[in-house]
Amino acid sequence: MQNDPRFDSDIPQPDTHLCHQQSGMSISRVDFTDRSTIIPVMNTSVDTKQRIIDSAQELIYARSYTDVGVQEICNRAGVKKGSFYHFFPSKRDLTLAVLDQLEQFFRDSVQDNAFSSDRSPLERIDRLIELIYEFQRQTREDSGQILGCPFGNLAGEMSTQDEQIRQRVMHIFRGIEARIAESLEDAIATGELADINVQASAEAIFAYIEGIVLIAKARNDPEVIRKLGKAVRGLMVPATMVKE
Amino acid sequence: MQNDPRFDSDIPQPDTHLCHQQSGMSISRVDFTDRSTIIPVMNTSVDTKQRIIDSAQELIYARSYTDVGVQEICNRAGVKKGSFYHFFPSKRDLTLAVLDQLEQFFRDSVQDNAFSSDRSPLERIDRLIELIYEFQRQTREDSGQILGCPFGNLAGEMSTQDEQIRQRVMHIFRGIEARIAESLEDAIATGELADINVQASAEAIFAYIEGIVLIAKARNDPEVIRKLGKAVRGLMVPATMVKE
DNA sequence: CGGGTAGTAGACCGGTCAGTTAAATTTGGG
DNA sequence: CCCAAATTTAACTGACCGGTCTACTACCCG
Repeated sequence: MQNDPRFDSDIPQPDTHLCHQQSGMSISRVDFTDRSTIIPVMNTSVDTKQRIIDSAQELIYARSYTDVGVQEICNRAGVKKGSFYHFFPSKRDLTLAVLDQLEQFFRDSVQDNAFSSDRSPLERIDRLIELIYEFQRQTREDSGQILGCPFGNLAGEMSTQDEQIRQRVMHIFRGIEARIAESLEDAIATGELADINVQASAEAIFAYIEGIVLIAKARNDPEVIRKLGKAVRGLMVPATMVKE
Repeated sequence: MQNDPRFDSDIPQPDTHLCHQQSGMSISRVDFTDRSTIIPVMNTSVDTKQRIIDSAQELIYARSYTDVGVQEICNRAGVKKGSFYHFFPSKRDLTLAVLDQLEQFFRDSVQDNAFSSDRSPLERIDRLIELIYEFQRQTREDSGQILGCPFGNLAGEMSTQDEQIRQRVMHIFRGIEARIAESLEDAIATGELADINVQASAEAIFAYIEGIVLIAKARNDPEVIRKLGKAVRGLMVPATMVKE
């Protein structure tokens, strides 16, 4: 273990241990002028493929798909480029793997928390926005910047560039909309909500969330999410044009 | 004119004439596999600086800031790189000029149309969404793809990357919100709308628009804007917590 | 012990990146 | 017509791009 060649390579060793599942989204404070030292290299104890995914996830989320190179992902993961292309046929395929992991992370950390049944159906949507706010506030505190929605970022950058990535993101969007729709169904069932167009309302609510997160990123201010999030209940789409 | 060296260079000549002010946003049909021939080179009759701005605007809007290189912008404009750096100190400064032009374009073609006083204040907001829908539908028809909001795209990609660009986009956002806020004020004045929190409502409406345009881009379907746009009137934020 | 295989290393491919430099050319005013 | 300023040209820098290739190591199974 001591003579592991990785330990005396020229790659700086990690000063933080980032578990890919929980804290894999955190990065260090950003310095616009020197991006090479923004994010420390990772711990090398996790298996190589996972380290590559984690490295890519953090770098691409903090910057963008196009701005981050394969070489930089490898450096951060403490892996040589040959190994990278042993595990992934292309940068795009790596990104699809990153999207899988991010979707899982979002389900485990955000959705399962927000949509737990210890809240009334409509409170779950408020809770979803609160959790997103808290997440963005935390990354802003850690890195000095709001990084926005990792799916929305890729949708905006890559939808015109890579059809597979676009479809993967679209599919993730559908899944989130479906969870919101479930809550709306429940709200109608419990009488918390009048009869509405569930599908259209869920899509509108999700679009609004993506919008406020993007505005928050543009202003670099997480409070936008909290403030504008309060208006989300207005987005219920009536089932008919008849007003009661 | 015949012996203009540009006419026997290896740069393919334009087959369309793109005026920078009106039709400068249109591009040809996209082919994911061969991006070098997506967009034809421009007419060389306009002055160089303007051609560079137009070329950059179209390329960056269709793809992304990072993905488009200075060389490609120059090729499309029929200009050598040295000329580029005669007019612009950097790629970023060119992008700021592009943002200026896009803001002007949006004001002239969208805002001034939507917010004209021949409609009731609230209808102006519906009209704004209609115009955005129509614009996105048109680019989808022309290029095969929804390109989304040029400001939102740059906000998502560049907010963490370039502070000047982030602030420029944020300022443009503020301007649009202000126009929406004006309409809401008018709506209250004419009695079309009950008393609401104008500023918060304007911000919520704008965030929602950005959100639905982003979702439309992710689905590559302009109809999303039309469909979800109908729910925008629900986003008025009550002035107080008191319900009447 | 032999041999197959998963994983790793590092050089290498053609091409592009943003930006620089210096010289040549065009332009417009006196 | 001449000169100077504005503009354009083309070669160039050093770094980096995504991806390929071959050789080598480490480990597992028989």
